[in-house]
Amino acid sequence: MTKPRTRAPEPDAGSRPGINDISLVDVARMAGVSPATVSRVLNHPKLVRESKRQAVEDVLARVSYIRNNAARALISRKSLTVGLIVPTLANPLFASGIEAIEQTLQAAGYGLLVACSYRDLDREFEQTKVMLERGVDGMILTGPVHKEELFQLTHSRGVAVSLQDCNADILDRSAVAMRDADAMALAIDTLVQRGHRDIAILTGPTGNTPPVADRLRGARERMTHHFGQCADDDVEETADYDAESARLAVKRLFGRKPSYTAIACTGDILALGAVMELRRRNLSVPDDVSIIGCGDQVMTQYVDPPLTTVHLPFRQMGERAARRLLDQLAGAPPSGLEYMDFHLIERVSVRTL
Amino acid sequence: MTKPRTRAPEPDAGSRPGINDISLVDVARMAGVSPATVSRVLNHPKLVRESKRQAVEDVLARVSYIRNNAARALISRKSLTVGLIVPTLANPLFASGIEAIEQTLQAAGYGLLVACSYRDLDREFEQTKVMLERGVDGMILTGPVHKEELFQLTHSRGVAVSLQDCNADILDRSAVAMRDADAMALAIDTLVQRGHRDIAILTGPTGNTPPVADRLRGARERMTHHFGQCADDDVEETADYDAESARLAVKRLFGRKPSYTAIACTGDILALGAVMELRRRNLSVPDDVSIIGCGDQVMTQYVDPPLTTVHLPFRQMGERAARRLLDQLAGAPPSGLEYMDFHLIERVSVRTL
DNA sequence: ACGCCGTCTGAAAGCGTTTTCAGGCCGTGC
DNA sequence: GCACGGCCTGAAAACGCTTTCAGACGGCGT
Repeated sequence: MTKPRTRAPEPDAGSRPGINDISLVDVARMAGVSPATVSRVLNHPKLVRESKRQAVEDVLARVSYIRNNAARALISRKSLTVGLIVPTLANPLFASGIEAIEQTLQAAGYGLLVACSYRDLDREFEQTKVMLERGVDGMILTGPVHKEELFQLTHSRGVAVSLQDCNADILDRSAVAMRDADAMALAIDTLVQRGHRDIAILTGPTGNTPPVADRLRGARERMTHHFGQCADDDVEETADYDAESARLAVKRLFGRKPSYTAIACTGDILALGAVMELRRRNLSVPDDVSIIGCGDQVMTQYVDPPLTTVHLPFRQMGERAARRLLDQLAGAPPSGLEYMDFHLIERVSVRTL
Repeated sequence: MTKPRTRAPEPDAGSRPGINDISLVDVARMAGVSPATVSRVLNHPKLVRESKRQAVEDVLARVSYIRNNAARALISRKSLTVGLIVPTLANPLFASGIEAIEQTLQAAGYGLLVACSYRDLDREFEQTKVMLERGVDGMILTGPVHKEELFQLTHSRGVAVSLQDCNADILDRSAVAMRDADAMALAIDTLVQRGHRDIAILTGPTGNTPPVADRLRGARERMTHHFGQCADDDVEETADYDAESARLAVKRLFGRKPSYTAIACTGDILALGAVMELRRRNLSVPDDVSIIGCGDQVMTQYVDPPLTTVHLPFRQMGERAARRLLDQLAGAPPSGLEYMDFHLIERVSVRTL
């Protein structure tokens, strides 16, 4: 009767689900202090005298108090939560980046809300709205292109945004990006340097995946640089981003011109498909045809032959994107565009002519 | 002056970050109704007369109102958020399950908070506490073993729990599981049925990954079933869960006994490592040695030779775990243990003797 | 004409925190 | 002995929403 609370009028309260949660006010009463003091113990311990602090902390531990973050968020206007939207979770390359993001954010005390856009900008926009409803303090978005309304919204709400895998020409935003074009240029350079002249380019669908389009562009430019041109016939685009589509594309390629000595692929999975088709034609990799990939999926080191490829540091990209978001949340201004390094991983699928 | 609000006393409010958010009472004032009515339009539209509803909705759209879910959660005691803890995000097999979870939950209006436990139970417990602070309505936990305190906590707070990849003997909880032991038994059966008698078992580290331990157990039991025993010499455990460790393990295996005609692996990556070592020994797969995997990583269909393996439906498992959590959130009681189906994927790495 | 009921609406009471504000207490310097 | 300042504490307001409660209104049956 000293406790005119609304809930838990039932006799056996405490053993019932959802009833046992005790609030900061309860803790205060048990410890014989005011709610304000409990709050201070929780948030600014040095403000309260040792003796009281001890008493409060004892109660806190005894009842295993769990703070209600909704109330905290309501008044402090901080949810300690950030939202992440990715095209897909299933791509292992991205997955390692997501893991890095989670790790970085968690270490800083932030929770991570994730959603998949499946490369649909409208969907991404809706998901962003929902995340804003949920009160995220910041957002990490993936890819170079997003709805403009999205940025208006986040800006007007004062929500920090960090872009990853985004090499768009942005000045007042924060972004980290792969150097996709340069990475593929390195792939081409590698082949040329090893004496290859008849080089085919195998690319995934470029339509809705800008990074892949960038890789293709980088490859073409480099071909032009070396040979004065890059014939359309030497480029083949797969129907889907999987090995079987890649195999079919290689079939078309070699149907037109059987004398290629090397294939540069804009993705490692495509490289696997290329190897399949070549094997079917009794062509050896790398003895007859060399293959170079891009991305460095872990598994490609375990295939036969182990794939020579250009390593793209997705984990690091995620870590950087998260770190930069944290900086903004700490008050720093958006920090512009940062590129990730890349490098060649020499395994055995490329041979010197 | 008609608006004695605490914030935004500055002249240029509206163009400033974090200032432009308008609340439900603002909307109410603009629409000339009470806050209660706006709330009703948002949550129970049929309760309000058409004309007013229209007016309110107009304002809502015009100012692109975004609800503050912290306030809503505070009073309604529902956050429309669920927490997911997985051992790791980097495992592609899990990733597809996570994607399914996200998809299912999002379709039902729930947000997804994720964390990685890295197979550390204490860490998982701490992460759970943080998620409870954040007010999750339910949790999806991965794996068969968790701290008991965790369940006390969720139970006392009335938070629904759905377990995935969990075949522990639980009665009053909800869980979905792979039939890991049976899947590996199928692998052994397949080999035996194809005429193999000299079979080695290659397993990943069983210490902190119960599913792998189950697979091993299933394999051993089946070997005993067929041959009266399963010699310890025929079983080799890898140091890590990767292809290189697997290669080394196969080296040990064939060092002891070069006459194996088949290797059953508790994971697809291990199978890849096995192929590597065999190739190094100039042994052909499957002509000299057959290999069967377990798990069905997408990529294993693109390697040489395409891997025969037992398909484990991780995507479906995630979808089921999410669905069952939703059921509980809708009021249904925990629904016990549900097993996923599995089946053989015949590709080419197993040959009939 | 009266009362009753059903439909719609607004006032107000919270939800569990954080933070401001003012005051109490004590020691210090005069 | 008194004023002053520093340290600690509690009362109370506020955050933005939902929901209960009661009242207003109009239509209906008697």
